Amino acid sequence: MNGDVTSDTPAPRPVLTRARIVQAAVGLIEREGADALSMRRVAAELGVAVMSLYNHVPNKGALLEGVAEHVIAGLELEDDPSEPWQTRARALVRAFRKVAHDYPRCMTIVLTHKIDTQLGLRPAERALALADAAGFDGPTSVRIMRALMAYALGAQLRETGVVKTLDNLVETQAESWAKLDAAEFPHVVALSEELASHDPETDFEFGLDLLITALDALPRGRSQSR
Amino acid sequence: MNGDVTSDTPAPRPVLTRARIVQAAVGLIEREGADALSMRRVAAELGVAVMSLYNHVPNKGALLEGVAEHVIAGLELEDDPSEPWQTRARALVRAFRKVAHDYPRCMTIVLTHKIDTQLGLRPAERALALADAAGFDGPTSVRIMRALMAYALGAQLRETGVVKTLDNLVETQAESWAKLDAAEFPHVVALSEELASHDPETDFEFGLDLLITALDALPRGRSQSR
DNA sequence: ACCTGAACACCGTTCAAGT
DNA sequence: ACCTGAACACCGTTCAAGT
Repeated sequence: MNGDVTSDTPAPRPVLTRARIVQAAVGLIEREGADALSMRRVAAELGVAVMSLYNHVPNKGALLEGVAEHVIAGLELEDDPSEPWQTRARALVRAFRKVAHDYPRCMTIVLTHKIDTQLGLRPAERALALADAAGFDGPTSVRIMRALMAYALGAQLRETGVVKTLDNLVETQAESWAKLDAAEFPHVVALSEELASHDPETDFEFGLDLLITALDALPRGRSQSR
Repeated sequence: MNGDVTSDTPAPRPVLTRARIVQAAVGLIEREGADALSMRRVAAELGVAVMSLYNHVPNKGALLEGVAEHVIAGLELEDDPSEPWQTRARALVRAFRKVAHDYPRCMTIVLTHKIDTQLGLRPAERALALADAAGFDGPTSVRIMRALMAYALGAQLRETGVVKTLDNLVETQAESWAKLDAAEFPHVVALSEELASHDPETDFEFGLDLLITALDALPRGRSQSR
């Protein structure tokens, strides 16, 4: 009858649990990078023997999937169906940007591991719902969802620097302009200043606007009511 | 005077070189997956001691960057500036899709490693060039490039299944429909058939069309003449 | 300049033993 | 049911030695 606190021994180490293991992993990754993640490090962090982890997680791969899942669970997907579908679509895509900002160093794991919880279906459901509300037919709605997802993921990949690939090095290597022959890369050289200046928010919204605008202009298969 | 074949000893093992090492790595990855890649495996593949690799590559990270570079080098970027810019833009984005198909299992490495060769600048230069030809001003051209890149990368991420995340599991888990409560995911359930049917080419072109169409409708800062 | 084997510190995971 | 230490096979990389 004394409630659920049945003992007052000083700070009894909390029980080991999959959730706690995943959280420790996420913390470690954000602090030291994905390469620093190892079963042994996680165990140490939790003050526990390595093999104890295997009581809650079958292997390292499963732990990584747990990390991906945890990040995706952080998507803030509140929605107001009474809003115009364009607004709802923007909110959805922006949610990805937000979460990528919250867990920058986990992104490479999120992008390379599947999520087999229903959690992973929430964004899909949301996108399909608003395409439906916009009056698109089924097959078109599916394609719209995929286009939005592609942009959401790709924009993050670019911005978070997960992909340091391609144009990003233009920014980070601004000092080595001299070595770029203007003959081979005339436009890159000419626009070096714009390329180096950073306004990721505007860049992101620009691309998002393009997509929404194009969707807006698309012929609808059905009436647009609801 | 006997040309460049100076000896006829039976197949003298070819010299070890960075290029050969990278190629072996790419082959190994495509055959057995990125997880199977190790310095030791690569060395074995080349019939060489592990430490020999370190004469041509400073460490594993550098080898992975070499792999990314090799894949990006495979982008087929032939271009005809006399074509309308829309056509050129489509060709550019499609080149990414092509290369992702050629090296599916290397993609996760390409997406997570920087490329500091000028090779990585070719797509950027191309995108900026065609935006210029379309009559857009500098800052807008840069944003257009970024939007195209984001879509090119994101679409690949989705399709290649690098991201098994999100809607992809809808397809792979079609058998578990029953377990999905239609209450929480009504649209996903209703469109399960469309979601499971695979036509990645059309999906890809749909999103690409959206972007090009939107760009077409955008006001130009300059005349459109070349 | 390039190759090599031995060694070191670190992995993920199996197994057998404990409670 | 959960925890643990020892052991195994495998890593990346340093070092000292060879040519």
